[in-house]
Amino acid sequence: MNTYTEENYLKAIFKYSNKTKEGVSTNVIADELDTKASSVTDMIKKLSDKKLVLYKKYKGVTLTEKGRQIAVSVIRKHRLWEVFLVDKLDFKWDEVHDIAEQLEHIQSDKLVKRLDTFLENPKYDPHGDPIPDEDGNLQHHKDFTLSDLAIDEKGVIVGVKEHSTSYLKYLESINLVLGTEIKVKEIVDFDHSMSISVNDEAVNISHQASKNLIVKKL
Amino acid sequence: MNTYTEENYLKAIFKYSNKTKEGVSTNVIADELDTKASSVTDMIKKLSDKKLVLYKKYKGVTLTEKGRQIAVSVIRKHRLWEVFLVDKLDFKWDEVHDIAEQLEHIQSDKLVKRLDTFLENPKYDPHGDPIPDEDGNLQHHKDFTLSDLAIDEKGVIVGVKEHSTSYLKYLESINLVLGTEIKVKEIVDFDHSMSISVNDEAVNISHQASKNLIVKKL
DNA sequence: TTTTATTTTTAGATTAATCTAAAAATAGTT
DNA sequence: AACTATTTTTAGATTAATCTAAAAATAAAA
Repeated sequence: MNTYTEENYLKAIFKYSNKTKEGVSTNVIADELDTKASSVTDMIKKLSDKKLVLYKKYKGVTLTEKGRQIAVSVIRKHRLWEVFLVDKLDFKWDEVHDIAEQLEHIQSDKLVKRLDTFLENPKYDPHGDPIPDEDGNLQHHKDFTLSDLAIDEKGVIVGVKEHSTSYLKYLESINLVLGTEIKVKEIVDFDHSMSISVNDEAVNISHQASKNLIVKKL
Repeated sequence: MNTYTEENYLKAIFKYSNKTKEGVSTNVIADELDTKASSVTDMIKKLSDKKLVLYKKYKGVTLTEKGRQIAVSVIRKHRLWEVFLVDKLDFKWDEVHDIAEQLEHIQSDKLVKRLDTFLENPKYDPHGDPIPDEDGNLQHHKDFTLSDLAIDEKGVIVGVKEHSTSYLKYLESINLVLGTEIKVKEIVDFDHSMSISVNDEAVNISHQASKNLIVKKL
């Protein structure tokens, strides 16, 4: 069995493994987990001893298949619990992250299976992130961000790339929730901010905000 | 905030506080938590520094009001999660303890409130143990055990005093579940074993088993 | 009331996860 | 290629929770 902490390291490594082909650097992990590089080096050695990561000094780490399985199973649990919190307990999408961070470490395969069934096998969490299946298969969001769209293009909101409370609350305040259809009206060359129509209303949105909104083109 | 471990110590102390008027002894706690007496002494000092327990060397510990509040809130969470597991996820009553031991440490007042509502404010867990209310009030089982009944007395099963899987599985195998009505047919003087009728069928039950079954007289 | 047994505490180590400060390796820049 | 800056690792400490073994206190028995 692995500790809470080990699982968090594996999750962090997984997160950045998808972004780089090379090993994930010590500093990136330290940053993600809000800890110091020296602590990361220590933990990486431990995970390496356990054959959960491949590690070469100064070259960063990659997950082994075993390590990846654990990381994905933790992510699966996190996202299933988020669905539970929103669908069953009426939490808002900006309130669930911290609680799911705790629940994701509960150890019981049977619990996960039952929860999945109870929730009717959801494929996405409340932020549009895909839920890995039982075998650890995680299909990737290969959609666009709002900032990729050109004038007059239409899309549906299917996810977010940034999960902070303030961002999620902001989106909700301008009615940009999952499933919302939008159309690009105008793009300002200077700062790439956009004017889009949401439910027939014009809304302005910064580049910072539009590049974190995942959309499916219509 | 308190650690997982601290909460378990408080729970253990609470459990035995109700049984003795005096302080709970080091050894009793060590036994309950499957640890060594010296570890208990260390932890008790820590809890004492935090004003969660009152401690006098060689005299055992008692909970302060603050300590009691924490212990009871952990018990509340444990029992609510057990209800969730049985009522919503179709777990059996003998399967839920270990999972609830983990879930009871999840920190979120809002979560507990929502869960309570979702479960429709249950008053008892799947083993018949009362669920403390939000303010930490815990009403006590003041009923009898099956072994207290005399010949020809009738009762309903309302709880168990022993939560081991083997005991719970055994009870279920002879149809002694919560709500079952029974009547004492015979008591063997020698070993206090009983013959009782359960759904019009005669069942033999040892003293060991009958003294752990909580019943309400009819 | 001594003596013996049991319980509890202390002292000193150990393991996991972390940190700071310094050393070593790598990367970037003239 | 040599120097500088950045990143990463090592060395040594610290904190939380635990342990073993020995000492101290309390309880039980002769």
